[in-house]
Amino acid sequence: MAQDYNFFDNVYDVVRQVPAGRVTSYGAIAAYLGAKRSSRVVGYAMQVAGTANPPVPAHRVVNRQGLLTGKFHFGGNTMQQLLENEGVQVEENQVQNFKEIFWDPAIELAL
DNA sequence: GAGGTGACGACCC
DNA sequence: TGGGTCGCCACCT
Repeated sequence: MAQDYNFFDNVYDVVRQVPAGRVTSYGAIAAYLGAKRSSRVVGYAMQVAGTANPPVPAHRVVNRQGLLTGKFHFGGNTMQQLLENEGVQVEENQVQNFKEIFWDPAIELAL
């Protein structure tokens, strides 16, 4: 009741903290939540992220390889356009300099 | 009500 | 070193 803060909602909270021009991975979020094996759930969360309120910048979330796996779910090249609009270089559906712009919640949100 | 699927990732053989 | 399988939580049929 009150607020069923599930793993799902927790994912949204982390993704919303991802700054523009930076990207993160499903596993990084899952690992930050203490469930790196639940990376799949993170991906599913991104699917419903479009229906979440407030909307979650799912376009900043890519897989471990930096590939825009969810690009097709956005509908066309929307995901790539959004990333490039933020200054992220995308080539062949893959984020360039991925390790450089990689935003790790386990580190950035480390307190 | 139960089973299967899914934007992934890690572990096992 | 590489391929295959399991796991995890939520949503859909």
